[in-house]
Amino acid sequence: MDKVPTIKDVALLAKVHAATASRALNPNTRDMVSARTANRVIEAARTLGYAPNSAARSLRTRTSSVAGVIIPDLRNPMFPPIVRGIEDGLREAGYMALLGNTDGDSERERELLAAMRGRQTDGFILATSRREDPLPAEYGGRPVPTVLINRRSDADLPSVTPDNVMGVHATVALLAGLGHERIAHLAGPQELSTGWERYRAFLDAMAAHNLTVAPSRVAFSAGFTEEAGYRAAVALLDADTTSTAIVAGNDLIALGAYLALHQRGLRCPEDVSVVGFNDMPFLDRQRPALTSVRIPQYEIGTEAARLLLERIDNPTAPAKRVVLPVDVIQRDSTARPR
Amino acid sequence: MDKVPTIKDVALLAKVHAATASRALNPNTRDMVSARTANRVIEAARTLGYAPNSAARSLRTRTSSVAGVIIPDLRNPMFPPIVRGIEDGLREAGYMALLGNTDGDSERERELLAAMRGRQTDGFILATSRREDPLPAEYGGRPVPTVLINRRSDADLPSVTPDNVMGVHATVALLAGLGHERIAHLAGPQELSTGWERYRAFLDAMAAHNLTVAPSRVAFSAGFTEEAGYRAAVALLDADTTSTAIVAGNDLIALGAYLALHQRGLRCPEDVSVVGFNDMPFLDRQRPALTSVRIPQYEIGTEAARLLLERIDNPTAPAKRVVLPVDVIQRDSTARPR
DNA sequence: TTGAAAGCGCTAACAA
DNA sequence: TTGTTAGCGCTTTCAA
Repeated sequence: MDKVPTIKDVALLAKVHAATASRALNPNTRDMVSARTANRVIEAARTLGYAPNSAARSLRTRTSSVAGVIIPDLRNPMFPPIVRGIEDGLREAGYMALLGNTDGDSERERELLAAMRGRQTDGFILATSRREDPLPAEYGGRPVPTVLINRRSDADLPSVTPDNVMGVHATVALLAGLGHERIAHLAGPQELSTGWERYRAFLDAMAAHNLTVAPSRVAFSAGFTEEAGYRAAVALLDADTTSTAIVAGNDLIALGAYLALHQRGLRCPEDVSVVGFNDMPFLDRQRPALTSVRIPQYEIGTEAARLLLERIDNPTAPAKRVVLPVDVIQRDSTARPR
Repeated sequence: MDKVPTIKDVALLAKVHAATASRALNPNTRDMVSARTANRVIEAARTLGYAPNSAARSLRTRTSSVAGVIIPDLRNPMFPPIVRGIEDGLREAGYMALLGNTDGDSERERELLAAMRGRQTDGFILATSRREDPLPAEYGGRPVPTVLINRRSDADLPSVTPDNVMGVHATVALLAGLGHERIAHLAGPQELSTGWERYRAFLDAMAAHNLTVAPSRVAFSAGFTEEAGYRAAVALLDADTTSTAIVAGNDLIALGAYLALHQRGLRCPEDVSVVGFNDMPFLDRQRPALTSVRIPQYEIGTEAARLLLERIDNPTAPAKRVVLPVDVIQRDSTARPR
């Protein structure tokens, strides 16, 4: 046999019509076929090493068992565990993931969505949405099953996010408990839900502790990167030299703050405590080991896969918004103020 | 228009036959069509927002412009930059990547290969091959274009690897130059080409420096993980307490060695120098910052994509073995012996 | 329960 | 240069 076997070959060997073979091979239609012929067909398929041609199946059924996963950049340590979780979650349902990176470029995102849709992708998991995105969630008049992760948009779409509000409240509570009163915030980009939610939560948490937030104690980072975080931290330290603690929008921003503090001759945690968010890998090896909010990255992935499969199954069900619990991991970057 | 447009719709609008529209839309056949009609077709496609149905195209052409990428685990910090490089390299040719993780399980790998082939994958990039793998590189009697990365197998397949030999030679030269003579090796798994090549290179480099390798100064790690590296390092320190330097099979093994040294009350680099391999992210933040061999991870990805595309284009061309240059990055984990 | 027939959308061989 | 025709492999009516 030097040719890939088709369903016709299987049918021939099992002495049935191709249509019957199809019914026997497909679990959903198997009970339209007598058990005896079903077994004969399955046996024939096995001996031939038959594997269905998914292009033909896709063409016919307009489904592909492939999901598109679009993220900003796989090299951001946030994403590998999430993507791994997605892959594992999809696998159980026989789905596979097509991966694409946008580098935050929405033009690129549009291209990727188009290219993936052309490949009959059954649905999308997007980690790239902006807060006010016009949702790209339909195609040819039909909604395309879509789940947002990490970030949310205004659109009424299912999402899986870490509990940003609780996370920030917990960090502020930790710092306040240590005796800090002049707490600064290095906020992430406000057009992203993560940056925005954490900033709002910071204001709220400070108020809850009866602490005031001087405008000079908030700086906005242009991105969730160490580089942008460094620049924001420099701006913060230029505007205000009295803060004893910094709540950073994420870990990379916090690491940028480490740099800026070091340059000013300020020590962490002796002079300034710093807290990150996400608890990305190897934070425990930083100097000092960074206190951060651990988010269940792998579970974000598996949960997103689950939601997407649900959505594919029933595209009009109400959009669930799953919020996963977080923990503060206390390390060496937080201490009492002097 | 509440229906996805097909090539017939485009043809209708451009007042040509579907076959002509197909020829006009496909760059390879465009010159079979007059420039005027080609433009008319392209214009029509744009106004309709036409995107070709790739299932239909795949069914017809038996190609998919999709490559399968199979790695052990995306959460290993080695892989994100490589996968990103693959993605970028494939994209230029209009290809996309289906991603799969095996956790080193070859049964799982077999399943993944089968599932991806069923999806008409045009080729594979594998980071999972064992040294003596029976190559899974044909299907239905035809060879499936395959490129190995990072690791190689005995099979005659194209591969992209870092220069393990030069890398190890450079680390041994560095240590010898610092005055070390009793240099130990924490070797990676010998069934993987990376572990094996680095071990052979270590023996060779030691000989080149007229240094002897006592058997008690080599321990084999069961895996390229921090955990396995720790266990191997414990075994090493049990067998030999006179080494002044350790060449580790990769960075994670080196980090495992950090742990073991610390437990024994040995300081790095004062008591024992340590060198890693791969220069994974954030090594500069370890305590002490780890000296390592930097490998061009992103380029491994882009180069693998290039090789795969070449191979798809011409499956019978001789298998190139690309070896990419490496650098030793000297940090704080290496010093003169006392 | 099974078979016959049609067709998903595209492209390649052949004809004009 | 363009149109006609056929068929890739599968699933799904419809009929028997």
